[in-house]
Amino acid sequence: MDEPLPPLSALRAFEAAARHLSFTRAATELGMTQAAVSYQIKILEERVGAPLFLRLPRRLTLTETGERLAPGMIEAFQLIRQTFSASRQKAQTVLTISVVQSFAAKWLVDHIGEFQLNFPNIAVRFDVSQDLIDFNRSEVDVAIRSGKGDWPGLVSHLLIRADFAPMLAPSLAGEVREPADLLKLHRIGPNDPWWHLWFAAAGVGEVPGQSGPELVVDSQFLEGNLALAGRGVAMLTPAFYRRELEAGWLVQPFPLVCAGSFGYWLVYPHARRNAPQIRAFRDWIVGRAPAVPDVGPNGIVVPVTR
Amino acid sequence: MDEPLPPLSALRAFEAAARHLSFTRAATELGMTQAAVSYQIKILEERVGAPLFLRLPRRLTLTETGERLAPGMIEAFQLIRQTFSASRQKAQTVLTISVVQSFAAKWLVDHIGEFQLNFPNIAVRFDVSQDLIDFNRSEVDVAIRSGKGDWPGLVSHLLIRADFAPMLAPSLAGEVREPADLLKLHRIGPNDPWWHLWFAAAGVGEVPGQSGPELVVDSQFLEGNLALAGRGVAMLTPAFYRRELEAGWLVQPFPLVCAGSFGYWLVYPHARRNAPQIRAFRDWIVGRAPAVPDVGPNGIVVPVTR
DNA sequence: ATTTGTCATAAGCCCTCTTTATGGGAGGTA
DNA sequence: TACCTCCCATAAAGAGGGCTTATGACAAAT
Repeated sequence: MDEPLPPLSALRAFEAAARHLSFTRAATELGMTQAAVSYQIKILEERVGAPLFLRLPRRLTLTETGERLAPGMIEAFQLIRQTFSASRQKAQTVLTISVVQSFAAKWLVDHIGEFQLNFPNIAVRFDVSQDLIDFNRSEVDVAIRSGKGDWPGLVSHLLIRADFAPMLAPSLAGEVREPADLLKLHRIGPNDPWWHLWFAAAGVGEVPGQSGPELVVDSQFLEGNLALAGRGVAMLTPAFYRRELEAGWLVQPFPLVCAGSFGYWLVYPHARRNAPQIRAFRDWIVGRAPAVPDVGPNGIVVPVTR
Repeated sequence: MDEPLPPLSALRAFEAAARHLSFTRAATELGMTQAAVSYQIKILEERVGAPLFLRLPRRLTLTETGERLAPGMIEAFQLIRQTFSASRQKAQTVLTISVVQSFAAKWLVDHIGEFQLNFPNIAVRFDVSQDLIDFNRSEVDVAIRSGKGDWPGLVSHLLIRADFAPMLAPSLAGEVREPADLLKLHRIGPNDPWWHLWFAAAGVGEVPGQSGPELVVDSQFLEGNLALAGRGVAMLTPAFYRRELEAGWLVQPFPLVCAGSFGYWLVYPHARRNAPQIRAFRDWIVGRAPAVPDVGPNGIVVPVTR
């Protein structure tokens, strides 16, 4: 390890020239001119302290020294080429997605199959977590996170805007005639600012506070489950609960949907924007997930400024 | 072979960094700054399409991709280092000398042993031939040739000036009292211009031509042998026949020695002037062979212009 | 004798790589 | 908590290596 390495570009030229026994052909292979190869070989010969080739009239021969050097170099470069291309191919066939629970459970599970059908040679690996991971410290390729799309150094694509409307189990929906009726029910995630915003948009002035356990972690997913279980009314994103609504497991009693000020974003490091598996996933999901979700036949979307 | 190689300097940086798991230490080993290593790794990561290291707080870890790349690269670079240093060491331990017969037989055999004692790890290989070899087309390191030292592209050191004087076997020397007596004997190499020059210096005007077989190849060596065999008188370089003269096998009847207009030179390509085995041989032989030879107690050297 | 194939050399320019300088993040420590 | 230190990232700027173009030489092939 103490010996300084010889000039590598010279070795590359030598390796090619030794295989072809021709500077001209080596140059062609390396995509450079014959003069450049000649120059590099000269450099190397000076470093080695002996000629590496015999320049015979119309052909090139390795000297003894060259003969001693060539096999090792050819092997070494072959190893480099193999290792490199193998690792690159492998790197392209695995896509690790860090994603928040709600999006994973409510959207991705229904659609990821299509991606995998379209790209059968890309293996998808999920990493479900709540925090915005640090791409420097994990082996995640892309992440799907909720927020406003203002992450420095990352490319962001809005997938679904986080609109919201109250939903509840059908067993609780009987008493609900007008928005104010919701206040009689247990509110899931009572401290969520969405309640204030939605009631304001619905014309209900007073929203009394409500005591109870606070849920902070990924509200959507857990709150949706509680609502499904009939534990109260929750403020959910319709696009995520399309299936439950259609099946009648959940009821959205009022068509009023507030436009969320944040959304779910696909993000990845700018430096890796051209990695094949990232391109494939981005192109697919951006075309697949409408940024402004279809709220259904009875949706009324009201923009809300927070 | 079709895949273009990745940037080699980036690989070199990666290889060192992968061994040390530290950009800083890798930089130290490579004799550059930490910033340069960081830059190179970044380049490589873009080429590969995936991060190679995880930048954890106070330590560095290889990613899966890096882990896949590292062993091959370390092995390849080790092979390069080994092959290179081995070939260079071997190249330095063999010295091939192309030399003319006369110098080889008459001077080198008596002295080369000393060189080999002084440099026991340099293996000497001789290539005895008459023509001035083309260093581009043979694996000769240095050559010893007769001439005037005016070879373009080559470094020349005068080893021994080709002085000359007539010599003959003692059996023939009885009749010889004055230079003109030599004309009665058979002259070996009769067309050699040295005859005219020497007789002119000796004050003998007429030198009649002489018929007989012509000898052209390396005159010194063959002519000396013929003279030793008592076949006539030859024009020889005293420095080459010191031993024969001292032993009485040859006689130099007159102290008059003409200074030759050419000599024996050590030559080698300028580009290789610093190759260790060439330096060693040059330094030794230049100090060993006096360019203007000692002509002995009874030598009178007369400069001759051709 | 001319053409062709191959390598060497000179001159010049550009781009890569390096260094310098600086900042940020997270442990370790008082 | 505050500070210090270790380590990597980044920006800017400079230098030099390495490439290209152009030309020449040499010898074999035509």
